[in-house]
Amino acid sequence: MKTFTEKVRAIVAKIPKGKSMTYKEVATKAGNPKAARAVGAIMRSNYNRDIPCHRVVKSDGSLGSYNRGGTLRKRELLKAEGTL
DNA sequence: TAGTTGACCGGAA
DNA sequence: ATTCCGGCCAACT
Repeated sequence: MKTFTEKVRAIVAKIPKGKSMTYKEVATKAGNPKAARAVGAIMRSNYNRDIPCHRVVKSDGSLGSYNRGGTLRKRELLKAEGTL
């Protein structure tokens, strides 16, 4: 049983190409359905190349936010991968 | 140890 | 449909 952060990182890293998960989904699979906020905070502090955080979106259907460009950058990344 | 912050969610006005 | 408010969790100071 690892920490919440490790679980979240592993789950996000397991997101297949062309697919997207919501922060809530990741939080739920990580063990805390209500930790969607924490997931975002973790991504913000732990965004690596092994962790496609841009594939993680909000439950409302919006993309959410992202580093270096925010939502706009995220949208471009998703479109470039085929997740869109 | 306690307080503040934030890439969120859901319900209400 | 949009805007406001409260709540939950982990990380940072």
